[in-house]
Amino acid sequence: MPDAPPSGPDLAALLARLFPRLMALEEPILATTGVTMWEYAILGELVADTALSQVELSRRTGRDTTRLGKHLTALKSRGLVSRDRAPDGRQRTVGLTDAGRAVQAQAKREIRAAEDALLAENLSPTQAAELRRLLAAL
Amino acid sequence: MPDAPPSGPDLAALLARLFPRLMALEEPILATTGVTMWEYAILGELVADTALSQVELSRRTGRDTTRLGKHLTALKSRGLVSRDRAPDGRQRTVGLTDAGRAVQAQAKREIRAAEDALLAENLSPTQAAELRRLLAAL
DNA sequence: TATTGTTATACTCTATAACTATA
DNA sequence: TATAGTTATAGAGTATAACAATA
Repeated sequence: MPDAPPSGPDLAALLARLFPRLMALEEPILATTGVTMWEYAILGELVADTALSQVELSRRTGRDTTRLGKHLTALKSRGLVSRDRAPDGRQRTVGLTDAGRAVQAQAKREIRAAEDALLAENLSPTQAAELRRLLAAL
Repeated sequence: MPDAPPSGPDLAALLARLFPRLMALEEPILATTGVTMWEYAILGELVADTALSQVELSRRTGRDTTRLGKHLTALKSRGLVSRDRAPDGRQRTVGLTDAGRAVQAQAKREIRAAEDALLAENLSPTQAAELRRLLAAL
């Protein structure tokens, strides 16, 4: 007979099941923090590099430039990001304020704790750390 | 100072990046095979258990019963699934035909190969297998 | 002419509720 | 009254293209 189909579900199927569970975990945390999932993703990108153009931010978050603007308007109105005209009069440079940094750090702490609790249901701490390492390597 | 934010991105952020890449890999394969992502997911669930009610199939795939019917109609018209009235006159029992089994197996082989190629870019074969194991354990 | 960013339109997807049929 | 399944409507999310502003 030809090649037998590989055993076990494919990676995409596994992630498709895991992802909604993670979302369900994070939603209440983000709701308490007062940011949406996209806003949290934006803050997360700004933590590493604190001065990005909107095009670059769009690329990194995977969020269309079309809708990124509205998120930034909302975040700025709450004092979580800064938004300045760049020397190049076309670009707008986005950065994180101290308040934004604090909000992101707090949300991340809680999210990581919730994730760890989920992982601990089926994995040892060593395995959980290994999983994070492997995924990060991709 | 209070707890420092954990290093490295959270799990959800990692998956949010990986998942679209996997989708991009699978799309052309599924297009060639002639099934959509949801149809492939349905076939995949039917491989293990070959006689499911639509409610049960809905639960396992995460697809709303509202839209599951249309997929099954499409799959049946192509001879990939069977759909019979159960002894309980309300339920409809869904199963995989030989053709459906063949299509699923073929698509899965190609998808797994594409996934392996992606993983091989950054992980050793051992690490790739370990990643699949850990995700499956969740 | 190319790049950055915004606005407006149409399209897809999804969730909700209302309905039929069987038990 | 409860369960299985379908249909129809409305709402949210998304992509596309057209636009204004700067270089």
